[in-house]
Amino acid sequence: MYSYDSSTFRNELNQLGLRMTPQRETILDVFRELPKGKHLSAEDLHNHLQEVEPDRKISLSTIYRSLKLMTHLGLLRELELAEGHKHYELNQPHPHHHHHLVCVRCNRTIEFKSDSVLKVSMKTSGKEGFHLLDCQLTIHGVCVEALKRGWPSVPEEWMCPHAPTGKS
Amino acid sequence: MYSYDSSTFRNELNQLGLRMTPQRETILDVFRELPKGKHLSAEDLHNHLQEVEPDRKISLSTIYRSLKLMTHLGLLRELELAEGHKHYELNQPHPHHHHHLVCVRCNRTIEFKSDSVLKVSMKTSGKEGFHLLDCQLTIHGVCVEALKRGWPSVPEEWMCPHAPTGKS
DNA sequence: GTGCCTGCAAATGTTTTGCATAGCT
DNA sequence: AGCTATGCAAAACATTTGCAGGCAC
Repeated sequence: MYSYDSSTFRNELNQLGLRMTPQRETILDVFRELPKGKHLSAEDLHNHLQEVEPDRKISLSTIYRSLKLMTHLGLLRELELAEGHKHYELNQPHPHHHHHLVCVRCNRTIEFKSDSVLKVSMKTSGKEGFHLLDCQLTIHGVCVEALKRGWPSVPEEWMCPHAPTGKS
Repeated sequence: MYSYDSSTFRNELNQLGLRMTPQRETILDVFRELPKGKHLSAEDLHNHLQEVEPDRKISLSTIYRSLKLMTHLGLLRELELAEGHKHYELNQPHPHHHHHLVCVRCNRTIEFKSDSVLKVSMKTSGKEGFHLLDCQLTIHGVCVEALKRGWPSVPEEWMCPHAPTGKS
């Protein structure tokens, strides 16, 4: 779990015989400027560049390729919160590292920190001889509002007052 | 996090106006008989029934529908370990509840238990008023063998001696 | 009998890949 | 120059959905 800047990224790439490109730099920039707590899907990122920085637009394939690369390098965390699409955020070092609590009915997600989870992760990966890249505790549950509306209830209507408005 | 038997499942379904069907019972059976530590994808389950119990084969759509339902009821846990396909296993109560350590290069997964993770999860969901369904700590890292072969290394070759033989 | 379920096939949405060209080092 | 990266369009995959008939309650 490191925090990268552009030149660290470049070095890491070059050591591997890979190259720094404007696209990769742009993607890193977007994530570094992302408000804390936000995370993007591949398509979110594509749309963001299309709309907000049309001069730096990147093809979807490149975005997918870059997200995978940067995740494998430990630069990004891949989150599987809502159904259907993965989200990404910077994999931040210790004090900023956080976990997620997700309502299975409305997909509302709450972030929280936990030193003990980090401790467990370091201990466990160390014991098995793993080089730690990332650890994520994801808690699934049903939130208060959904509970008030009655739970369990019909699976068709997995919606509660916190239900998301759009997709993403 | 409960452990269900067939009649508990039936009751829960009926309370919701849903029905117990041979298909749903079969799927529960398969998971209950699954060796500890194994988890199945939708396709795994489909193949398993096709090959091992041809007389109980179930369509893929029904399998997907059932897995989602059973996950939302808290009966199954949905695991996102390897890339591409979700895996499922029984969502077991406390003493059997476990987490996963995954090598990003070979997808080898190691299970481990942790009371403190469970404690954090109960505390966090309680604080936010969530009804806890499941908690999963997933640790991503690179395993010893992959490290020995040099890491980081070219992203094409995310394989190490533990690399899986088939798909699944 | 009513309304939920299933199976089939078609549809959907996301992610991957082949290939020719462009661009890092 | 040499080899990696990009963009495009097509392909591959996993998962979802519409619908007609079947079945649990």
